[in-house]
Amino acid sequence: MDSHIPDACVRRLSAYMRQLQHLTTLGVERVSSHHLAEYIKVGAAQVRRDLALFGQFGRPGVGYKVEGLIDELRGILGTRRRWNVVVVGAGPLSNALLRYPAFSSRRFDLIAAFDVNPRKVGRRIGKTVVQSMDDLEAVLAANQVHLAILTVPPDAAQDAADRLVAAGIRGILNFAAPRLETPPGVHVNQVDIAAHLEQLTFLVTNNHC
Amino acid sequence: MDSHIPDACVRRLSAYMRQLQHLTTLGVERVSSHHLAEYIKVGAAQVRRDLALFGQFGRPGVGYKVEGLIDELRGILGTRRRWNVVVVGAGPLSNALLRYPAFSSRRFDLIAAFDVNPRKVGRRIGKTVVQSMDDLEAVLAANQVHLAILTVPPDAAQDAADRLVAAGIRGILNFAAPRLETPPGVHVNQVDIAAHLEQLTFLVTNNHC
DNA sequence: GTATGTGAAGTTATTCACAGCG
DNA sequence: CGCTGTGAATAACTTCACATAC
Repeated sequence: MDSHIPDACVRRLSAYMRQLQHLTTLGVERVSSHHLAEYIKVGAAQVRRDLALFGQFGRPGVGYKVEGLIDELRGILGTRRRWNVVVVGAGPLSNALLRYPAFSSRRFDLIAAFDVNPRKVGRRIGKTVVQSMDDLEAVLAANQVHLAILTVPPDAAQDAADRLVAAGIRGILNFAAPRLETPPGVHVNQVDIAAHLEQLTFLVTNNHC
Repeated sequence: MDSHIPDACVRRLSAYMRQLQHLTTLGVERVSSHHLAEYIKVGAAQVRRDLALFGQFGRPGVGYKVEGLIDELRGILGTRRRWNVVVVGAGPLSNALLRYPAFSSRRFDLIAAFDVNPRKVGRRIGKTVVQSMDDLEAVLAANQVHLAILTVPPDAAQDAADRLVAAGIRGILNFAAPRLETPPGVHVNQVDIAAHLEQLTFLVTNNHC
């Protein structure tokens, strides 16, 4: 059932998910491809095509059941199960992530944060306590953890990544360095907030409408 | 100068920019499309094609001059000039952004933060002082500001965006809400960190290598 | 009437391969 | 000889349009 899914398609699936979850909070029970498309700023055919890659989730003349589609998307994205996540580095960004409430409904549990600085170790942030980097391997071994968020300073990023990979991490969300070297099967997702601003300056400068 | 530049292309240009800036800190002066491609995980032809859309920046047999290419990319992305940016909402995420050092070299100056909470007003974060939302329009009028970062709670997002647009903001980086309504010519860039994690769970679950 | 799912068409993006320059 | 820039070929994505189901 797995084949070649466009990268952009997976990003859209996440966008659909976010909008669908918003619709549940509004009590909306059914949604059409046109309706969903309008929110995400893509065509309705695109929405149907994206979903049709994985199955037939809608009913002609009716649309999609919101709850049902959320569940199907979870099946596709791999989030029917919950995922434990660790945060490496306990700076301001980690602080923000650990206090971010929306992870839970998207099936992510930030179970631990780590830092090399002894003064930060033991501090509570949100519901989690900062632990020593020395205990990284032990904590990962004691919990099923396959994802990590990296927020350490750039020159510490590769070492941290190596330890995470050695401890069995399969996916890294990387805020730290321009690039991480990882073995095949370990996925890295780069986040660059300045890049997001540059997208805007590009559009504004070339006065796209 | 404007045409139809792929969205994905602009994202790659930002990635090239980041890597090039990293190379300057290493003292590297020249770089080939192959070298650059390796970092970004695209093909060398893709790099050359992306750049060729805008001009001829390299020299056959030699490659690209790092400093020169940075400047050309700035020209394309609109960051030869610096951009003032305001942050709306002074929660943990704003705190992280205001302390994030890399914005400056990418040509962004976070000149102000705003919050409705009187207890936060007056607090310093990094180099900037939190100001009252009441003063939003005055501050924007007193400075050339065309970009904003939105980190308020979801139900306050649209109102805040409306005020920003009315005050002349042309681009919004939106961490706050699933969707913002804006008039044509005002660009919104959605950021959804849970979505980034979902990209990883998708890859890990469907064991892509 | 309304909305899905999907071949087929259309469009856009990526890769190939090589001429030509340093 | 190495590396760029680019026409041509390929592959990938998106949109159209309609048969089908509710």
